[in-house]
Amino acid sequence: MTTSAAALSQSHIPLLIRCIQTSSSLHSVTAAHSKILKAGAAAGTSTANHLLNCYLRFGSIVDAHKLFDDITQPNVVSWTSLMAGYIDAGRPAVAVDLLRAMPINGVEPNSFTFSTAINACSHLADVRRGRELHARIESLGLRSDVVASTALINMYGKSNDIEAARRLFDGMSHRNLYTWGTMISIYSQNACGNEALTLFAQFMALKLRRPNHFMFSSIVNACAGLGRLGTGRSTHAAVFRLGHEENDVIAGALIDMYAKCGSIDSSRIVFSRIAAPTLIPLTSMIVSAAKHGLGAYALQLFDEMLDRKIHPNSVTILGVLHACSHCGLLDVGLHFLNSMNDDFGILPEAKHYTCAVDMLGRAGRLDEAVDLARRAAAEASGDDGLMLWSAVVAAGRLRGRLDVVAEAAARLAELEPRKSDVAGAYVAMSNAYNFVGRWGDAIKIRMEMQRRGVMKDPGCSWVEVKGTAYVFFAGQFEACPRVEEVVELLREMKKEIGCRRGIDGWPWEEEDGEHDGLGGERAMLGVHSEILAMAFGILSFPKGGKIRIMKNLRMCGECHKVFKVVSKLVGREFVVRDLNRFHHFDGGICSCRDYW
DNA sequence: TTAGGGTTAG
Repeated sequence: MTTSAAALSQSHIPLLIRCIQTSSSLHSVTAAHSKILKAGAAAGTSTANHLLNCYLRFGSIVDAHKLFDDITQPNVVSWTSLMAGYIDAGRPAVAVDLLRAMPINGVEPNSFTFSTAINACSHLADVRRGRELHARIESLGLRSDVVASTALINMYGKSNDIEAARRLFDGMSHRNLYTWGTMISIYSQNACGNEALTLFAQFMALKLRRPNHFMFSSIVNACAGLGRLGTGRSTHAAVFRLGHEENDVIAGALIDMYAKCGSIDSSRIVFSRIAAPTLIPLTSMIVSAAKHGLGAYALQLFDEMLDRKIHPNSVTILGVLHACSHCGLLDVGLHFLNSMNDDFGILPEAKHYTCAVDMLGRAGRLDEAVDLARRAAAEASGDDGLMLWSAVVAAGRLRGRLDVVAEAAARLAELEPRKSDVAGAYVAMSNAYNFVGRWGDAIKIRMEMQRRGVMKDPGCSWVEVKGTAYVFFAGQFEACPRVEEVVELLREMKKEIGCRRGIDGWPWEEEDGEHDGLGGERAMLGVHSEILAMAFGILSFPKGGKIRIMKNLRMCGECHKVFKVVSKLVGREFVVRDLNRFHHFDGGICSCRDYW
């Protein structure tokens, strides 16, 4: 900064402001502030607002509030900026208080203020107050205001009311880039990937403006959720063309997308192109490596991260635990759990305990697993509790411990999961009761599900061919693409693999979910969805290429066996993503080494 | 001058 205090006059201020807006340190903001004060020029509200926002850009809410107090006549921008600053500082309740204080101080809120206040409500998960603000916006005639409406869309989206968000979106006469981006991100974050892709396509067709990095991040995320590798790759190409690849968040999202689509090699390529990876791409790479069973690589990355003095967050630690879990590094994992607070100042949360419970359970140390779950239970309400006790159910079932499963079922019954996970809790409970022989209780649960209209997601698998996703459901042959060829191929293969390899038939299920294993003609009708997808994949992909299959549930042990045998029989490589992790089948073996 | 984005166990 070259402007001297002595020479500073009103005419220099815009230049000074421009200077500090591009500066990279809080110190230069403070220096500019004191120069302006010395020159006696800080009286202007507009100048003060610029400074205020510079302080906020560096996260200094204390300096910002001090400056705000010194402004003789703070205007609506001053108030709104301060509100936004408090939200960023993790204190959204203060933002709501400021909104109330504005009229008392003679300043009326505008649409940006409402937008910020609504954002505060989203952070506070205070839908009631959000609705009140919605009503106020309507009564003030701001209904068609794009800024206020976009904030409302975001609030409804964050509270999982996607329909309300979409109704507002559809009712708007004018939409800007924020509006489109917000609606697309709501779809993407609520596991509505197809809707996100459709809306993005509509936006592109309008040819109004180029998509920004926010939109790309949502779209990459949608591809990850759907396991759409082809669409993910073409989105990556667009990201590259428009120069967004360097963005940390986008890089992290791309690493995650490739991993979730079964191409960990592509994740590693994206990661290797980053000169000095920061927390976000590093965490994404660690989590992705763990998901693919590359435990040693995940731990190596973590060490490199610490060497570079990059501080991990709770997700990074979870990735590390997950890596230990899938590689059987039980003691290393437990060490991380016990020392994460001392070493990194991160308190273990329910998700960390759940991972450790799962790890202990699979290693056969069931009593320790249950003990840990009991200790963690206080912090695991709602969905967290569902995860925790479902892990205990799985561990108990694996070891045939009825007492453990019964306790977990009772704990599940006490939970109040969010609406979206009610089905999961019911299914976990009903499975647990079935396992311990309390069929009456299991039936009661199923009846309660029916009475409340809770639907269990049907098991399905899908395969992407040339940008189109082909979906397969167990027992729904009428919906199966290339059905005749698929059936014919399965028949032929069944003859080949036969009982010699320990496979009685294709894994299948009847309405009540019981396995038969006879593999007769009737069984073909209920064959598991990944088996149909496997046959379709063999028919649709050229020899030599990997066949990637996505599944919305966990793979059963029988299907796992089938994939191993078939990979050797037909000489093809299969990558199957189930709810839990990836399985790479090649030459008769699986990357998980049958430990998952 | 004021608005949003990524990674999370089953």
